Amino acid sequence: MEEFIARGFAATRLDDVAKRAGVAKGTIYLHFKDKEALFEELIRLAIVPLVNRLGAGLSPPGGTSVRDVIEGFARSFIHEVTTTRRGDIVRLIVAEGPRFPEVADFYYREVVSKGLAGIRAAIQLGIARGEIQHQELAQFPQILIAPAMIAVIWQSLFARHAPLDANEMFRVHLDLIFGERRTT
Amino acid sequence: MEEFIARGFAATRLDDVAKRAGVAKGTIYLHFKDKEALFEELIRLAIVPLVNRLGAGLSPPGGTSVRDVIEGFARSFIHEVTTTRRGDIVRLIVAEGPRFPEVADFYYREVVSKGLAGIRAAIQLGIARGEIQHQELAQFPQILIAPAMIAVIWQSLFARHAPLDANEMFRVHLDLIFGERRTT
Amino acid sequence: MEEFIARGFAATRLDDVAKRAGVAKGTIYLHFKDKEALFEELIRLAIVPLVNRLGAGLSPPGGTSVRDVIEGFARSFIHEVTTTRRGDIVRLIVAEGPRFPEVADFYYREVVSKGLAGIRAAIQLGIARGEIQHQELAQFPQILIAPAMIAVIWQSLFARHAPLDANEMFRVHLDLIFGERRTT
Amino acid sequence: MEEFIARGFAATRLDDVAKRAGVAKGTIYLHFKDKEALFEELIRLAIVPLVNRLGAGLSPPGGTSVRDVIEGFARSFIHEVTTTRRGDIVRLIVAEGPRFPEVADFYYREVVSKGLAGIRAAIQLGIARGEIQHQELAQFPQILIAPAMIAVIWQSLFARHAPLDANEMFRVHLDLIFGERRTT
DNA sequence: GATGAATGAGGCTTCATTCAT
DNA sequence: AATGAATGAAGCCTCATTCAT
Repeated sequence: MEEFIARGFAATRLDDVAKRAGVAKGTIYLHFKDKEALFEELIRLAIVPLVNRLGAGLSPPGGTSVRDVIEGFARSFIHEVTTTRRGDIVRLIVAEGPRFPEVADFYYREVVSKGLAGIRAAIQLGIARGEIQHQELAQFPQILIAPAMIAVIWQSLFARHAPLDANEMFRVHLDLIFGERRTT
Repeated sequence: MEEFIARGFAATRLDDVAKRAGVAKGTIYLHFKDKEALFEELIRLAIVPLVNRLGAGLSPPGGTSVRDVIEGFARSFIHEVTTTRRGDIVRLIVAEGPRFPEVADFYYREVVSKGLAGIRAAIQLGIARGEIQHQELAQFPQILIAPAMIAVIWQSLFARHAPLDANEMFRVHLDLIFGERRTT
Repeated sequence: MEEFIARGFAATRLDDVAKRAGVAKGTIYLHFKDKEALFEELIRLAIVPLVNRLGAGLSPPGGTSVRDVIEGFARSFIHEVTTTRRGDIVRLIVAEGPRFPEVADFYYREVVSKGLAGIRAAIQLGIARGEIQHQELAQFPQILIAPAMIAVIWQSLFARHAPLDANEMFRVHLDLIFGERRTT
Repeated sequence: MEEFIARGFAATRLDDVAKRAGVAKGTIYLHFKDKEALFEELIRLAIVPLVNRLGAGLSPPGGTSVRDVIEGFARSFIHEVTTTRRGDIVRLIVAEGPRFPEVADFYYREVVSKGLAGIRAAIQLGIARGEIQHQELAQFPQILIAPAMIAVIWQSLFARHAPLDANEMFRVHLDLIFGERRTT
């Protein structure tokens, strides 16, 4: 995965993948049909934690405010993105998706659609509870996570030019949606 | 450019580029040192219209409201993205940026930093005029264009699973920022 | 053997051989030094029945006419060739002989020279008994079995374009040598 | 061709072919799609002289006896086989035919069927002229060329064990068919 | 003795780059 | 200046062979 992230599909050499994995080149072919299959399987595998986190993170336990749920979710998402390679995987999917429709499909099915559904549910709850004023937001849950996505991309492309405090940006974004947070 | 967009840097063949350009393969080397130079030059060239549009689009003429300026800018941005390949160029930069720091740098310098500066100025104007309530937004102009970026990526990856009305999404986003638009 | 016949030496995979033999790949190496040794041993083994048949088939028992002996021999040869893979082994030897001199040598020693000696003896007996007029035939016993060989090759190469009645062809050939057969 | 003859299709290395041809490996791919295409084209090319010879050799000019025509044909056939690699090509086709149906088909169409038709016509002429007694021979023209084919195969497999005088063998065979040649 | 996962040398094929025309 | 045939390095993939279990 590290190799694919660093170089993209086409530029990654199986030689390097094997070396990094500590096996011989031929061994790869005992487990994967070819380079494409390897790539797709790796992506699938890498996505699983994202899926799990979505499942766990978005069912708000009883007394919590919707904002807290979303903020907690985003905070852990951003934390992972900045400390692990998870964010690069997202970028990799953006990069290779058009050439690997199966990967894009899988990602859409397992992550995007589920994630958006969860966020939409949270938004609707927020509206019902009066936490969110803006009713139309439920139609475009993408808006809610857009800054997080931007942060991911920013991280891998521009971080060295201009560091971005993703958490702070997300907080400001949530303020827009939930209204200024009254100082605790 | 079409070839690079469709296949990415590594998977693009100069044979195909030459054919598409209607010249012989050798001719490319009369104008570019190698494949990398060709790629970087093409990206540079492709970015110019974006730069120009930024310059033109973001200096609000006299009496217009800030929201109208931004909405007009986003609308034309989205229009281009959905009708031309311009959006794919952005995706291409996201994809190849890490392997082409020069491209990422150039894009940051020419497009991102200028664009963000322009948007920040617009935001500050909006705040000054009382159109925008949320003062902290000026610190993170990325929030304002985030949905447009998401739309670009969505377009190339998921459009066939779930079409996205980018204009409508952006309008909802602006409603968040400027407050519900009173019907004219 | 089936695998070698179907694909030739170089294109045959030991994986497939092992699978077909119902053993693991490693097991082959408990019995044969390497792929070449396996091939040579198999050919040797496959040739044995041919050798035996030659021994049995060509010592004419008392009262039979030479023509009947040869015709019987050819008939059973052709029968085997058309119903079993025996004929393909001959073709395989023709194919791989130049690269496996030991195989060619072995085949010459065990089959060809013995077979020709037997046929020559039969021819000489036929001449002595007055069944065969043409004395020089004894110098070229190859002539006698030539059509049978042709039939073998024809079978594997051209059967689907033009089926060949090998028995009938061989009968006509014998008529040439022994004279028109008086109807029994 | 030399390489394919010496090693067969699978065992031939394009490296060696290129070296022998005095070009770089890549150059082969400017002219042939892949190794198979190269092989098939080469075979096609190699067969052309055989086809031509058939066309020229088998239309008996006016006053010649059928036997002389056939003997002349066979003699030049045998001459070529023993002095050039032409015979090995036939053996190569026998060897690789089953794995290259197109090659076998082509060979059948261009050489075998035409050749047999020509020989059958010659046989029928011989019968009409009273040179050939045995009428059924016309049904199996293969019988006539069988010894020549055997000679070809013998040459590449067994020549070093037991040289074979192909011309003399063929003469004896013709004596069988046309009757003992009266000494001129 | 048998297994079959692992190895890595070797072959086919691609394609960026060169250069004689 | 333009061409495109030729090059050969490099990468994917196969498969004979080994060896720990």
